[in-house]
Amino acid sequence: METIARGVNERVRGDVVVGTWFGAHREPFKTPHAEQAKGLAGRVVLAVHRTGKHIVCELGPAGMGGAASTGRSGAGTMPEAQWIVHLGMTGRLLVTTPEAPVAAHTHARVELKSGRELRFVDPRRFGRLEFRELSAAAGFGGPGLDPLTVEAEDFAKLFKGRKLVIKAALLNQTLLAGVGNIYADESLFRAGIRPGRRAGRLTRAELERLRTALKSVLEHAIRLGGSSVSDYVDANGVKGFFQLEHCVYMRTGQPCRVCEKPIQRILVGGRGTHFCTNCQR
DNA sequence: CATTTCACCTGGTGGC
DNA sequence: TGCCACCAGGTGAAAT
Repeated sequence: METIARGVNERVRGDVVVGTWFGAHREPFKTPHAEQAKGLAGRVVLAVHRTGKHIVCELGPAGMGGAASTGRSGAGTMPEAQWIVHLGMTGRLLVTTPEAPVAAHTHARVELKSGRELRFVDPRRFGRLEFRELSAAAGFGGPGLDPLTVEAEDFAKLFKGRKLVIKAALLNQTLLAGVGNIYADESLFRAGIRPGRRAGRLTRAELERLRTALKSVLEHAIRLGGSSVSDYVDANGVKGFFQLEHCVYMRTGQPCRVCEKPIQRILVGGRGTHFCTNCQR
């Protein structure tokens, strides 16, 4: 999500919405099509960033003349609204041109003044699109803390007294916002902690290992453009390379990169969970 | 409440 | 080749 948000930001910041198209499916939309279309119309895109797993497009007032090519039109302008994109499992947010062939399962197209077009493509339709006015209410942001910036004390506090297993706790977006299945497994491996351990029973030292492992694994993945497990691509349609660094995720039966014992796969909360029985305790 | 399970979707893969 | 079971970057409602 971080990789995608950065890529989209680079290519659409300062651009202006000149048209929208929404597909017929009801599912991918948290806000009705008509409301999104009306809300987006004519607005300037001030910036695009990530909050948790959501990609948030900050929107300025309609009728601001700039386009991406003119630079930072709208710089210094306060956001008035947000277009929020959640990609679910298979969603993509692509920057193309209006002429580019339209992929199957394209649910939304946002035409921009510069001649670019932002497209939301999502075969499984687990993704969601939302438009929010920012009148008086606070901006978008769930209760979960960001794993890249959370500090030791706050991190430890999240898990205190909790009976659920640590893997499930890591995936709970109301605790930490932004940790998905890949990075939950990879960070637990790097911290040497079994996914089935009760969150509340981890020692302070283990929690601190987990926090730093999570942070470094996410930072490393972002540097490599994310993990392209099957069809993941960034805004330019480019794959990431962190999947080459995976130690456990989707490596069931393959030798552990540290001790060579085969990687195990179990189910935790219905999610495939991968770990090394030797390196993780 | 906290925690667990399951439905929501389509598509790819591997076994028979 | 076809058919079928199973798996997949995630949530959020319903059940326990």
